[in-house]
Amino acid sequence: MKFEAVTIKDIAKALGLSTSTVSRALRDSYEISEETKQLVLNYAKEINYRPNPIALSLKEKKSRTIGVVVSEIANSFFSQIINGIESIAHNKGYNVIITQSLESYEREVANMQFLSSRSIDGCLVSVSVETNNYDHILDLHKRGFNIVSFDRIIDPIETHKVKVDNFKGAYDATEHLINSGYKNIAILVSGASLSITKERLAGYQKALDDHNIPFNDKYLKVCSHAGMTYEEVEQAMNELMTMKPKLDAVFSASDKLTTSLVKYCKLKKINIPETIGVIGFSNVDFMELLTPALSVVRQPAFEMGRTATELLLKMIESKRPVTDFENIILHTQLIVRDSSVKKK
Amino acid sequence: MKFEAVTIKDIAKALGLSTSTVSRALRDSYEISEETKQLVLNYAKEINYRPNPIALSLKEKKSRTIGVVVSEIANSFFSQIINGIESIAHNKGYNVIITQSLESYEREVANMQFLSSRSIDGCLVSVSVETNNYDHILDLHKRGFNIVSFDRIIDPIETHKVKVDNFKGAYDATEHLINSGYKNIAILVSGASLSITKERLAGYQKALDDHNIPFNDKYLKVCSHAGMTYEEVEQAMNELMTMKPKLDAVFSASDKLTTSLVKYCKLKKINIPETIGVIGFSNVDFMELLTPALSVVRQPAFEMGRTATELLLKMIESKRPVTDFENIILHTQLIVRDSSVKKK
DNA sequence: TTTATTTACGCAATCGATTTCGTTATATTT
DNA sequence: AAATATAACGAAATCGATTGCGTAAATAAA
Repeated sequence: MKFEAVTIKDIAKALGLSTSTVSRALRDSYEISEETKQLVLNYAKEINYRPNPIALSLKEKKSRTIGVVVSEIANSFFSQIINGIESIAHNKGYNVIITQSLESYEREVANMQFLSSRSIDGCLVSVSVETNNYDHILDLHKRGFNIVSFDRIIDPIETHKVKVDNFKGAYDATEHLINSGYKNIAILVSGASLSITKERLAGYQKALDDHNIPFNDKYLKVCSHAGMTYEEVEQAMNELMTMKPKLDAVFSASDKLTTSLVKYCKLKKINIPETIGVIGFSNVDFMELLTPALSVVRQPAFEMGRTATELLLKMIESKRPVTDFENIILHTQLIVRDSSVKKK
Repeated sequence: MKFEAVTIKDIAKALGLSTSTVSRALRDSYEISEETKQLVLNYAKEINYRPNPIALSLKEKKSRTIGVVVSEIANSFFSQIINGIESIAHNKGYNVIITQSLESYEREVANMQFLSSRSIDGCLVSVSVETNNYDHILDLHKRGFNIVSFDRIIDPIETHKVKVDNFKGAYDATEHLINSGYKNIAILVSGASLSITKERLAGYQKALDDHNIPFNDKYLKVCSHAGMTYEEVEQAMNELMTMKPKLDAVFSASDKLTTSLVKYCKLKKINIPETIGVIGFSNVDFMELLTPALSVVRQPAFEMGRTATELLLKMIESKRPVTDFENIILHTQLIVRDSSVKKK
């Protein structure tokens, strides 16, 4: 490619000035006379001059680029988050580099490596389901890398964190099932090392406990690949469906799992909400169009992306090292539709 | 942020060499002795030296970054495309900057502006529905900017193009409806200036024609905002439903429209496939889970992203100006499910 | 032994923009 | 009129890496 951009040198040469003067004129320095400023400004506009961001980056040691690590781009929850991230970042003149781990620890490490070698100013991270060693992130963090942990939180890291109230989201969903008359409520969760799994499981257990329903670990199925394949959920459900006493409801604790759960019920022709009641974490808008319309716990994904990005940029642009970290907890929304309410 | 990276200068100082020697040693130059090379290489590995990509970019006038302009990230079709783009780009060490126009011409222009000012090496573009003036793209292209047009093609641009066989996709869908016994088939399309709209409409018309069904333009509804709001589709459908003779099927010619169409039928309790048959372009995996399961025309989105990116990178890395442009046409897939087949 | 050639390296320019430190006029103050 | 201040600009260093050119030392050829 050739695309030769106009540089400050071109302006200087054309106007018989030095590059210093041109630079200062463009930045409205007090050292430059009004006439010269106008001269430069007009000419710059005329030839459509744009400062080279790469040269600026080199000088300022800032790339105005942030990285994002998520498990999957083509997933409603994360694409809504990315939407929120971009809305803030572009607005403030930052680029966003998005990477996906596809729930693979190895790919996540490679992505962090890739990002750190691309001189980004900071990074937003939601870990993969396989990740239970955070060294690839903590090492960078120790070396001064700006990191914000969101959604699937990195517990030991000392930085800003943004997530939803997973405990309450799960509690609400479970309690709703109980109030709808379900008693044998199974739960489908992602890998046990994820923060969201622990918190949502705890919320589920507390809700059972508060309603005097004993927790039965036979009703708990852990999908260690976070439901990346349908088969994983299929197998979990096959096992669940044979449990005795027979389960009468399922709470799926993540977007991906909910999608597969719905597919399972459809394929197996399981009657919802009669045979089993269903509710799950999901940000897929489509869930309302199913028959029966699916009850969901919805997360403010767009807002999560925005908030995490705002915190990251604040950290990046802070003069002194940030030591006071925020731990933001957004609210989930329980949307009751048909899949979790028995017909009268 | 402080994150001070190791530079070539640090290595030079530590080993008592010049930066030139270190640079050449790292690049395995024949001018450097084997011992020195080993010395440098070992030390570089020890302190985890990574070349600063920004400095390299400045020197080589390449940023190893490509831009993407799509209408909406949180849309299955485009997020699958992005997936394909990233899979190729990251593999070859390129960054990807994604922007979305949300179907606004103004935002698209701003995005192109943003990208061109970020010294990217090239750009993948699918235009917004509002776009019928391509100057913001053609101007950059004339100045040597590498651009690949995909999906919603920019007709006048002379460069690589990647799309699907929209004509055939639409033809197949329409013919399938006809073969299923539907006669009064309406079509829902996005803005008339989009290449995909023209091609899909043509396919629809040809299928009608081939089966001796006259084209009735009352059955054609153009959604000039590409279905960005549900209300737009709602209004179009409200109008369609009052037409006489009464329509008995709808073909929706884009992903977004299909989604809203499904919602409309659900809300209005329109019986599918009895009252009206439905088929539409869609890459939402979820469509099979609806009741009735939705028949769709599916596009190879991931492959489209990959192919477009491969062509762009080939163009970027080509020594001489590329003059021989490819016009790739991928195949759509007709997936017949329940929404377009009358029960017996 | 003198000259020619290699080997192995350093100096300095370069990419584009910013910024420190001078420097030259002109203006102001004694 | 001499001294000082100010306004307006330029030269050069800087960011990190690459590379053309120059050169000292070692080796080979004459």
